Amino acid sequence: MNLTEKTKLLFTDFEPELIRKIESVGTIRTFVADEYLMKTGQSIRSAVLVMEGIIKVFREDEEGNEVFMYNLHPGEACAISMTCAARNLNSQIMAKALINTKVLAIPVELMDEWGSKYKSWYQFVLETYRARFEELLDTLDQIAFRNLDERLLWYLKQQQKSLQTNKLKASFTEIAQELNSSREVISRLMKKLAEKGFIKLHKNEIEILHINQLI
Amino acid sequence: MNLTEKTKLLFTDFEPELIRKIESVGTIRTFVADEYLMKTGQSIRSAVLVMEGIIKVFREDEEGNEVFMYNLHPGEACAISMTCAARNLNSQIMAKALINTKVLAIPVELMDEWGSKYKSWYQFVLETYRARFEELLDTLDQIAFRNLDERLLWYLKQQQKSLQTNKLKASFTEIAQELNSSREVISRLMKKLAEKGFIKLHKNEIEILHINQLI
DNA sequence: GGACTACTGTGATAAATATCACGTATCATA
DNA sequence: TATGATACGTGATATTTATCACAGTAGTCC
Repeated sequence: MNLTEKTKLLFTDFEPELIRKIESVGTIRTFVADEYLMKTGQSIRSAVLVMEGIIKVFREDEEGNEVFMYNLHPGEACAISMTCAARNLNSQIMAKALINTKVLAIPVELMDEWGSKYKSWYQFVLETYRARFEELLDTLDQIAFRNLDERLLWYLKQQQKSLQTNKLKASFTEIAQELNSSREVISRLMKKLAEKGFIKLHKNEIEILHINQLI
Repeated sequence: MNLTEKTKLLFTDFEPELIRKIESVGTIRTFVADEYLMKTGQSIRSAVLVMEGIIKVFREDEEGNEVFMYNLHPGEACAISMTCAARNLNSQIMAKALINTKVLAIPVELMDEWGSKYKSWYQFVLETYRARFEELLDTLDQIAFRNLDERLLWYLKQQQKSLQTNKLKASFTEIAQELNSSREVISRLMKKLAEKGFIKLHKNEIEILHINQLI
């Protein structure tokens, strides 16, 4: 399947001329699992649309602490890259491929032109911002109002949804990092969640029960 | 000063035709201090541009707990009202006038049309989203990475900047609410901050020292 | 098999924050 | 002047989370 076909499938609202344009100026960039797409402070030179895979977007502070923000999936785009790009600003976030990932990169310089020229692009940019904003609000809620056990469950469910599986491979150390907590604490909370029947712990694997009970 | 003049002053990038359009369809709405502009769940019927005053935007959970997100000032706009409005979605946030406030309300239905018709409007909407997103990231940082004493200081400095004064009137109870903490804790932290020389506590007033040391 | 590494479990303790139960000061006003 | 209402201070205690120290259990590699 070529680029045009894929784009049509994922971004169904794009008008034909925009698709042609994308075909001519967009470039596909490939990232392997765990590879960084973007780090804090880096300058952004292109808008990023996800074609395949999953991108984890998170925030990091000066001491290297992290908090998970949200995952991006095929058909979605990084809001930050769409306007920071247009103003030549630096990234305020980190982005990392969760699995092998392909993105469509559109050069910064076109953002302005496309916004006024293609209505479907304009709509897409706005919808992207709206959706990311909403997800960020959800994340904020979790951190502001929930205890760590609930946040952990929320995180697991996010991963379940993103990866489309209820068997997660992440180590406790990794999860602790994403929630800005520590391994020991996660270990104890996992035990509790397992006791309460929310999850089942296997060797190198966390099974999420109650699949339909998505948040 | 009439609406057109004010609009021109605050939104300097708006093209003349857009200003005329605003004059003909926009309505000024006035809110007194502490009045709600918007509550969670309410449907949004207009995009909101701030003309005068300050609007506090915050998040509330089911139990009535709050977290402060950011303040909006003259020349700024509520990002959420610009696209939720366009899609007839409900508000996910609370907005309250901090002092007497005037906003310019633009009917939802025009958002789409204006976006393609007026380049300056398109730019404004994008910039609004970008700016709010950035502020929200800052808030997220505070909650995720900072202890309450630092968050408190951050909050005080936000208020200082918004209200353009280093003498704040807020009660400890109010502040506790905005940070999703409790009065007693704020009381103790205030004492500590005063001991450390960051603030000075007066009767019914918190004086912020080190004015130039803005975050 | 032994050394090494990555991951997990757990007790002890500390730090940050929340909650409870008071007491006190100030101010408005009936 | 008495009565509330509102704001603030503080000790005692509980809860949540972090940190430290150490132990155990695979799996890998030589």
